[in-house]
Amino acid sequence: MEAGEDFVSRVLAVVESIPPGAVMTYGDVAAAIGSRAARGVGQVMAYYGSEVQWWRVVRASGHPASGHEDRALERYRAEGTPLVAGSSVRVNLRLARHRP
DNA sequence: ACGGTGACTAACC
DNA sequence: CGGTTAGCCACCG
Repeated sequence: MEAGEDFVSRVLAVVESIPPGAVMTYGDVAAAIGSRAARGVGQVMAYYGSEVQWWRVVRASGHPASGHEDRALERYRAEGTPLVAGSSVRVNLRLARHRP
């Protein structure tokens, strides 16, 4: 890990490394950069999310970012991300979870 | 340094 | 499955 890179840069780098059809939870992204700040990742995504593939970062429950479920669903259908059948949009983490 | 906030999580009821 | 509680940590004023 490069010292000197700030939290924001690391988070964005990890998110951009997630391949199509796969996802990572906020906690996973934090862990990938040697941190446990899931909420910190959320803060970064809320501000810089529009610059990256924000729909590939979901909650530990599989639900996409709050307030963006509708747009996330379009992306999942386009990428073929495995979802869980049900009334609400939920990614099947068992199949789609990306582990570097 | 300090306190409020949140695109979080796990544990419990 | 839904709601509550507590713990967590980076961001911002």
